[in-house]
Amino acid sequence: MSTNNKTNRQKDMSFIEKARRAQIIECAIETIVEVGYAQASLGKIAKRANISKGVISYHFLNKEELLEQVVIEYYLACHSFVYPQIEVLTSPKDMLQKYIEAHLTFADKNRKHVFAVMEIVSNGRTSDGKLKFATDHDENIFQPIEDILRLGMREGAFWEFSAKSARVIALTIRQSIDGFSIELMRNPQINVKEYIQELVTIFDKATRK
Amino acid sequence: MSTNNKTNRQKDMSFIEKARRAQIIECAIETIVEVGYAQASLGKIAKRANISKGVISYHFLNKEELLEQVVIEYYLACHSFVYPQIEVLTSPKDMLQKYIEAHLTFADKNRKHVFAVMEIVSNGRTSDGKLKFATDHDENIFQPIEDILRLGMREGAFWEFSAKSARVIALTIRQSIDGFSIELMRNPQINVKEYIQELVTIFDKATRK
Amino acid sequence: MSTNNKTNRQKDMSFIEKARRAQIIECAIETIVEVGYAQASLGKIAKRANISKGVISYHFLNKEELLEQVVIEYYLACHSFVYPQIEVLTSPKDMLQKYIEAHLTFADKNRKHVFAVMEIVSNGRTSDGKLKFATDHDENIFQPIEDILRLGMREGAFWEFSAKSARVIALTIRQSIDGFSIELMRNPQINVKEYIQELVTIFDKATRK
Amino acid sequence: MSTNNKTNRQKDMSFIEKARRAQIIECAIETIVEVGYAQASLGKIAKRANISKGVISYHFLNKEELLEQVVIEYYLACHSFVYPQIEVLTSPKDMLQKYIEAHLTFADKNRKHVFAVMEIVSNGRTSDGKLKFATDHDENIFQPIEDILRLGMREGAFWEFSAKSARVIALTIRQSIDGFSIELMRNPQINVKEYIQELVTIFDKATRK
DNA sequence: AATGAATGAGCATTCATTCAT
DNA sequence: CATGAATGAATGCTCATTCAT
Repeated sequence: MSTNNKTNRQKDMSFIEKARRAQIIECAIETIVEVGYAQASLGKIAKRANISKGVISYHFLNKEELLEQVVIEYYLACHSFVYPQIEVLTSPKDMLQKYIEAHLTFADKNRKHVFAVMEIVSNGRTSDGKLKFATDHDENIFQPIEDILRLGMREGAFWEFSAKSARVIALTIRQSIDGFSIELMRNPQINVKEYIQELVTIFDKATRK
Repeated sequence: MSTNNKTNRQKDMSFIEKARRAQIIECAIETIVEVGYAQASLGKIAKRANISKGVISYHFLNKEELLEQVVIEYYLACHSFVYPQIEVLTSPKDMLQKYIEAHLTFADKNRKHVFAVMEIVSNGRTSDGKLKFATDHDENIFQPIEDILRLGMREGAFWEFSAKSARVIALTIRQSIDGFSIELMRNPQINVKEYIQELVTIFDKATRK
Repeated sequence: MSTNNKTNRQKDMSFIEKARRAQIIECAIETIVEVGYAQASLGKIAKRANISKGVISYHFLNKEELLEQVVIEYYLACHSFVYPQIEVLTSPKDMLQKYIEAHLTFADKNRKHVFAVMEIVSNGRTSDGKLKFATDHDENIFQPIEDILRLGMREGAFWEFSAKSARVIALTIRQSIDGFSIELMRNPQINVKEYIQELVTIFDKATRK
Repeated sequence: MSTNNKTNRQKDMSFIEKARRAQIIECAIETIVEVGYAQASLGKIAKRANISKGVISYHFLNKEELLEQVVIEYYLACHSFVYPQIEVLTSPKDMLQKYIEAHLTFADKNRKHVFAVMEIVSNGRTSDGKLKFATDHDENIFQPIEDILRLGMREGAFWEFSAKSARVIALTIRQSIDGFSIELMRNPQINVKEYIQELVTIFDKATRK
């Protein structure tokens, strides 16, 4: 199992190994934020970390693995932050509200990391040109919102939209969350609390009976 | 003034010149869609156009100008398509609905071009690392929606949201329009008409009294 | 047909293109002879040619193609030199003698090229580690000698060796020809005429009734 | 003297030291056979031995010494195997026959080692580009055959070839022995006994009165 | 108006070697 | 004894750009 694999692998890593990888990942994130995905070379990442390029190759199989690690770390951290807050809730309305609030809070607290992940996810392609993270995204990102929407519909908490409606609403919510991260980069002094409140209101109105 | 400059320049162009530029722009779009912004080199664009790399340099100052041209062409075409449809309307509600509908229709009819522009806008950076199209975007893209929202608020067509609310709503609408283009690439067989209807409904609910 | 392809390709090449390729191939040969296969980098080849590394990439798809071209050029030149001399003969004994003599003469006149080809053929591997030119060698190199041997056997010109004997004799002759090129590099002042005579004698004795 | 040096050095080695060196040498051989001289890096050798790269550097001065050791070990083992078999003979004819037979038998029983040595000997160069093992080869390899040939000539066992003939015959015999190893790699299911017989016959015919 | 040719910087990656622990 | 960590040079290759023709 891949999760298990991962755990074992990390267990097997020495403290120094983990620290170096963390440092490199951190510098990769900062480099991507600063110069953008296309210009973020291993050389620039190494320079930022004050290490030689070879060190990155020593700790990561290749550039791909490094960037994947940035993405994976985000998925895990984001999931760990968001889902405990949702699972304790019972009302779909509250769950949707918390979903938005938690994701925006996470994006706010991890601005660079989240922005870097979006750069990687939207630019990372396989050698045949296809977007690498497209399917993962689909399954792991949209599904949970749709689940909440469907639950709410069954319980009569939302207006009676169709399955297709649910999908579009889910997409729109996700886009507004990702869009928030972008807006945060362009406009760092945003009042986050207010933004959250606005977004919650918008989707409360959009879904309520 | 830049607009004037532009016009003069285009006037001065021969028919062949314009045709070549159009062909190159077309191929640039297709290349970006196919391999992504980071991998879209002048070499690949030239190969797709069956011309030598030098031709591109001959017709465009540099890569930057070519990509800018892709974006500018989009802005002009999109504006020409959307605004005549809005300007004939008087009700803010109708205007908002038409704004969404027209943009989605345009994105559907110009899938590749719109997707390419998004790639360029979200990746294009100046040599100091800053996003090149960030401010243009702000002024040309968000303002019109905010105008509609403000108008509707003054006329009592929408609930009484604040200026900040208006901004968030505008952002969310734009994000949902851009997100539609991305979704269209991932999932080309989407029922566009339905999608438009869903989105119109969402933002009608989100803004109505 | 590959030969035809080749011809067409070369026909399509401009004079300059052909000259550059020839120059690069020449420098590749000299570099390989001077520093050996493993140390013959594109950088060193470019430096010897007083051109930038990029020029090589411009004229050849990659290093592999360049080295293959060195080999192919040799095969064609060697074949053109050797076979006309053999085809006019009717006696298998004479043919074998001429085979040896012509190959050694060619190797003598094209010392560097032949040595370089041997370096490439004996070191060139595919990404899975297998020798790249092994099979070509088999078919194009050993077959002709075996043909002569078989013909001679049928005509009673040689002693009645078996098919397996023929193969070992063919191998041994080839090895002595390739070995001559290596010896020529180690010991450039060899008296080639004498060497040829000795080798002809050895294999005349080894095959005669 | 280097031999003495060597002996002292090996005497000083602990059991573990010797075992480690043997293991590393073994893995170096296998790596060279599998991927070729140019691609046989210390990293790959270490991976095959399940040790860290540093271990190799610890036990060997550098890559050069490791490869030299592979060659030296072969020289010693080959010599120990071949010469006792020859020294007991008195007839030059028998000695030549045994020389061929013993070398081919050794090459058969130590396929990988012998092939690796040939890769090293034909590729190993000093920093100034000259073949490292060229002279060693000359002295240790060709001399013994020439000795047998000269002896046989003095005794009237062979036809009366000149000194130069003797050298070419010696070269040809060595080339056929080395060539056998290469053929063995390309074609591992060769009938070795038969091959030996064929080669013995060839050079018996080539040298007899 | 177009092209082929060349450049030189930059890219990801591999490598032999060194060294502190 | 052995290792993990790091280095810095070198490798093959791609790229945007320039320029003579």
